[in-house]
Amino acid sequence: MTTTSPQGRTELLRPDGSPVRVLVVDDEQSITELLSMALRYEGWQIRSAGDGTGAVQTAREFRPDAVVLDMMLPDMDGLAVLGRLRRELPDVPVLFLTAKDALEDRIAGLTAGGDDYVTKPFSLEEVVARLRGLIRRSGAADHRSDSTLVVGDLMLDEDSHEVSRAGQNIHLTATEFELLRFLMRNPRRVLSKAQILDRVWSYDFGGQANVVELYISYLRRKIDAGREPMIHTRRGAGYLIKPAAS
Amino acid sequence: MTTTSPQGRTELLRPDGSPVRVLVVDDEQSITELLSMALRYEGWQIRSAGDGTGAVQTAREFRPDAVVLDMMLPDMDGLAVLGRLRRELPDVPVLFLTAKDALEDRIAGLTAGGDDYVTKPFSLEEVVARLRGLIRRSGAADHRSDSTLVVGDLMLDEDSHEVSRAGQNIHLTATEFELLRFLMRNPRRVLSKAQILDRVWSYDFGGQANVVELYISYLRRKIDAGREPMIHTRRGAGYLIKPAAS
DNA sequence: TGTGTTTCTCAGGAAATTCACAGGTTCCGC
DNA sequence: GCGGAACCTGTGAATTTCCTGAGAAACACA
Repeated sequence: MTTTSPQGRTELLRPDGSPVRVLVVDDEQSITELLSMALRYEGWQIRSAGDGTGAVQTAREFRPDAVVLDMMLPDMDGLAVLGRLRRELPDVPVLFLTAKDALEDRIAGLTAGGDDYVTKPFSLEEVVARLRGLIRRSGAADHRSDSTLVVGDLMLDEDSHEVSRAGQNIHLTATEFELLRFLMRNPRRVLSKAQILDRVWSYDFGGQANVVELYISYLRRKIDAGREPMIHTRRGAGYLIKPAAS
Repeated sequence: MTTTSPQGRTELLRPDGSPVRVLVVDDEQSITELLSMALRYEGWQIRSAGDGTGAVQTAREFRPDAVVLDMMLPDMDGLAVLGRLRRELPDVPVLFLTAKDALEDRIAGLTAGGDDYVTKPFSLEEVVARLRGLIRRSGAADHRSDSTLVVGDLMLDEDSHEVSRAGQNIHLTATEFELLRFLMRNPRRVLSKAQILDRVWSYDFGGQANVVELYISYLRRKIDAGREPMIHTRRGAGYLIKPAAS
C-alpha cells in the first residue's frame, strides 16, 4: 500500500498498514545516525546496531523488512553476519555497504540473490532508492506502487533509470539522474542548494556548492531544451520542478 | 490538529490537543531567550538548556516534540549531544544552529535525514518556519495542515514559494516573500516595525530601520497595485494585513 | 595504455536583489 | 495654519546570486 504524505511524497507501507522496518548495521556511529535520520524521514521505522552480534540480536526481536549492512564490522566478517541473519530471517533483503575497492570478490554473486549494494561514500538518495527497490521487490510492502515518477510529460523510471520527456528518450549521467530524481520526488516544492547537496552528493563531498548550479544547468539543457521549462529557479531560495502547464 | 487562535493565527497542536513542546539548546543566554520568546509566541511550550548535559537531562523529562540545537556547546560536541538525544528520543526532529562557515564538514548530510539547520545569524521567521516544517513532518502534530496561507484572495504557498492575488501570479523576491509570509501568518494583527525587523531580518541586522518601510512599499506595489488594498498602515504602531472586504 | 565520458573547479559576466540616502507627502497636535 | 514626526518612494550603487564556457582531473572500459 502506498499513501501520500502532506508533502506529496508516497510512502511504502506493509500490507497491514504499519510502517516498513529497517535495521541499519554499521560500526561508525555517524553513519548509523545519518542513515537512521534519512530513513526515518521516509516514514520508516529504524533500529541500528554497531556490530555483528548486536545486529543478529536486534534482528531477532525487531524483525526488519530490510537490512542495511556494512561489510566491515569489528567483531565479525560481513559474510558471517549475513549467514546468521539469514538463519533468523531467511527472506529479508540486504543492502550491503562496502568500500569502493573491496568490491569484486565477495559482493558480486551475493547480490544475485535479490540483495544489492552501495559503495561508500554513498549519497542518501541512492541508499533510499535502492532500499525502496529491495523492499518493493521482496514483497514485504505492497506491490501496487510502481517505480516510475511522473511530472507533467516528464517520466523517470527508478528501476531502469530511463528518462523521457514527451515520449522522447533522454540520456542522463548518474549524477544528473539522481538530481532529477530528487527534484521529481518533491514536485512543486522549493529545494535549497544545501538540501540538494545533502541528498544527491555523497555525505563526504567537500566541494563547491555551485556544482548544484552546474548540474541544474546540465539538466535544463537536456530536459528543458527548446521546450516549455519545468525546472525553475527561486532566487535566494532554491530550485523546483513542476509540470510545464502552470 | 490545527486550531485557530483568537488572533486568527493557526497553531500546531499535538494529536491530543496539547501544545507542541520545543527544547532550545544554546550556550548564549541572549539566544535562548530570544528564541524562547519567539517560539512561545507561536503558542508552543519551551524549555531551554545551556549545555549538552543539561540538554539531555531536560529532554529526558520534558520529552519535546522538537529540539533546537546549537552545534557549538561548551561541554560537548554537537554530534555527541545529538547521539545522546537520539538515545532518549529516537524520532525527535532537530533544528541545528551553526555558524555559516562551519557548515560543509559536519552538518551536510545530517540535515538530510529530515532534520534541518539554520546558520547564525538567523532570522526568527526562518527558525519558526523550519521548526514548523520539521514538526509537521515528524508526525508529532497533525498532518492535515497544508502549506498554503490564505488571506482574502491572497494566497501564499510555503512549499513552492508561489504567491497569487485573485488568481494572478505574483513574483516576489526572497525578502519580500519572507515579509509577506510573516504578515499573513498574523492577519488582522498590527506588527510593529521592530517586530518585523526582528522576525524577517537577521537578528544582528545593523541597517536602517526604514528597510521595513521600503519593503512594505515594494509589497504594496506588487500585491495591492490598483486593487483594494490589503496592507494597511497603523501610524505610530505598525502594519497589518487583512482581507480587502473589511 | 589510450579514448571517450563524467565529474568538478574556476572564473567571467549578466541579472536580480538589497539597501542607503534623500526629498517628498501625509498626518497630528497645538 | 505651522512644525515636526512618521511614513512613502525614486534613484542608484554595492552586493549577491545565478548561469555557463573552458578545461583539468578522475574514471570507465576496451
